Amino acid sequence: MKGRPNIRTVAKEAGVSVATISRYLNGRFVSAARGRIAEVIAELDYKPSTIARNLSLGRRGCIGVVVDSVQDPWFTQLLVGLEEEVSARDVSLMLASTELTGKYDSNIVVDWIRDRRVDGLIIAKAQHRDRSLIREAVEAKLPAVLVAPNQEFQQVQVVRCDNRSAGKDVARHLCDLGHKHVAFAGGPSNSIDSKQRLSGLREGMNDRGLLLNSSNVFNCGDFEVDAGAKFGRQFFDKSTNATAVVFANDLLAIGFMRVAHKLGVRIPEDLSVVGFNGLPEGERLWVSLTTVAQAFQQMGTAACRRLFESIDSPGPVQTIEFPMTLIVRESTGPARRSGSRSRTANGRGAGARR
Amino acid sequence: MKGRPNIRTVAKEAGVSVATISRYLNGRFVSAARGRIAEVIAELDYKPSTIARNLSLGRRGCIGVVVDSVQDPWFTQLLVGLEEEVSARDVSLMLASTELTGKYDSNIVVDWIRDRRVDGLIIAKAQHRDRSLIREAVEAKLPAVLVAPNQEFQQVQVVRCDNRSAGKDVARHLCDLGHKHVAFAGGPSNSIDSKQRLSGLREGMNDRGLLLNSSNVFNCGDFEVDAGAKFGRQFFDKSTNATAVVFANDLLAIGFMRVAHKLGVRIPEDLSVVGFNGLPEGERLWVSLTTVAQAFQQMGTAACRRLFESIDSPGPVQTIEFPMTLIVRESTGPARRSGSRSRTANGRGAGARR
DNA sequence: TTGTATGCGTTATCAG
DNA sequence: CTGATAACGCATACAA
Repeated sequence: MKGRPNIRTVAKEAGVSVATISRYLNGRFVSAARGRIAEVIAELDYKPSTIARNLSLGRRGCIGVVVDSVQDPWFTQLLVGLEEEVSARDVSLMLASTELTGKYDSNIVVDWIRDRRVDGLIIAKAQHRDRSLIREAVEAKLPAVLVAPNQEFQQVQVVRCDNRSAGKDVARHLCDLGHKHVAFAGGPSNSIDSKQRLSGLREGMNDRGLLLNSSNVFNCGDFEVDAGAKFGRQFFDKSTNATAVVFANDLLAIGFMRVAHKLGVRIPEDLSVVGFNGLPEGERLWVSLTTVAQAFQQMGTAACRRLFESIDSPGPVQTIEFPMTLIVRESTGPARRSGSRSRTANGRGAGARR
Repeated sequence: MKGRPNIRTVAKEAGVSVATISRYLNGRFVSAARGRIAEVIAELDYKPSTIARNLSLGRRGCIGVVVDSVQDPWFTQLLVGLEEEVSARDVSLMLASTELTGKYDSNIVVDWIRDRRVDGLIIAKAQHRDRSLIREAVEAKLPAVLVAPNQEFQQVQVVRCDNRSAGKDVARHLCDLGHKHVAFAGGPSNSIDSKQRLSGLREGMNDRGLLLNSSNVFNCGDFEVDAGAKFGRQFFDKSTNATAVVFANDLLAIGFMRVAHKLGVRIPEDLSVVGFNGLPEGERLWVSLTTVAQAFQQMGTAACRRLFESIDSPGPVQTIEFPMTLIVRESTGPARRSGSRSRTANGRGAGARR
């Protein structure tokens, strides 16, 4: 009994050919010694070598996961779903951050595609700059699935969430609290997520006979904390009738709330704030953030499954959409009476030090 | 020109044997046609098949990464370092959370080891419950490196950071701000990180002729936000002379700060707070958190390198220690005058709603 | 130093 | 339905 048993050992022991064992393992029909084969496999504790299998099939047994930054908390959430699905199939992962060095660089991924170092690609939050990357994959006929892309892309599988309905949910929640004037602060101006969330919000308010005035619609430029803070400084500089601000994502909201806190604006007493995505971090804020959660884990597993399907048998592209879930926390409350925003309650203005 | 070139094509084209090409590729000396070989390889754009190489070598081309939870922000940071080192070597990753389901379960990893589904293991923040897992790896002679283990482990490579020096740095910082009475709140009572950080802190204060009274040393039980909050409620319930609290990690500090905020305790005016780890989230808090950062990326790359070394040639176990970096932000300030802690400044006690 | 031949563990092809 | 055998692409013991 030296070393691990291989397919040959099993064949010999079961009195059939290796081809039969192989067929048995791959689910194709084997009339005769079915039971006997199963027995032998169990007896020998035989585990097929995925690496040999992949060599034979011309596969890598490995899929590439592309994201702006591995540090993005959004991505971490997605990873949970990927992990589960991928390890169940004995497939491994290659990670690539396109912004590892500080500026965008997709060369690593392009190399993966050209050298076929991965069997497929999962691209998280693809945006405009990823176009060439995606084109490359399509041309190389390398299966790819986009998770929550920020743009419309053709010819690729997509897994995303239902932003419009989520926007409507937020509208309903705010209206129920008596808010009549709501502002929206988006991310990059061409972000699909941003647009859809806004459009859902608008629609939801319309349903209540309210209007989301376009003078109350802003763009922060990107999705980062700093942009939210910058927007906050501008926002509080001019007067507004808005009693609630909805942000296109949680990080923007967090940046904004920091500024509000410095300026002594109380949340939610003076102003309600809503984010999008459902990052765990939002729950840990001094005033926990009302947000709309994505079904991260489900999206992760769905993306994987879809990718594996495409690898096994190239099918038609399709888009899978998941519902989002409103999570009401502390940052939303009843609308203040119009025109009474206090800015002195807590105005110690600590100010950033460094 | 059909398909990709393989080692045979290259050999033929260069007029040598495949063995020579193989040797050339693996850095062994090849006197004769060195130049010619390089030429041909470039010409044909030949890339060796790592999968075939691994099959031949009996390797999987894949290392396992084990962590409590992929969602742990600490882990995300580490991942940056791993990503880089691993993709450079065309090695892929398998992720496993031991707490994916809510309760501890290391079976997936044990299966990896038994079936040799990975060439090596990187175990992040190993603790007592991971003992059997590690034993299993050692017995199977599967190379493993522990990153920032929370316990002492024998016979395994370790990459950690210099907690004691970091503790001393914190002490120096607080003493410079005039703090004479400092409290320490640890994580699990048997956590090495906790112990070492405390001991460094203590030592640093001794250097200034100050004492860290043991009545000011607490354990929160674990490293999570909730434990920090729970500790906070107890802490503010009884009187103390401490003007600063040092937490064994950032999450504890965050939980604590939320409670402080609810109770109207001003940070840093009434109380200074220090965390450990340097999570990005700490910078985004309403009062950004003074903390001591780990060299995540360096630890990640070091762990990988060490692991690959062990895979290539089993050497003696060794421990690599990285310095930590104090990051002074808003949560630390000059010590308040003794006995004057205010608890009403901001006491609107919003309270959690849901 | 270099070449030859064999092994690594599967899957696919093509007869039977 | 089944069995023998050639790929898959590389590494290495052995012989030259």
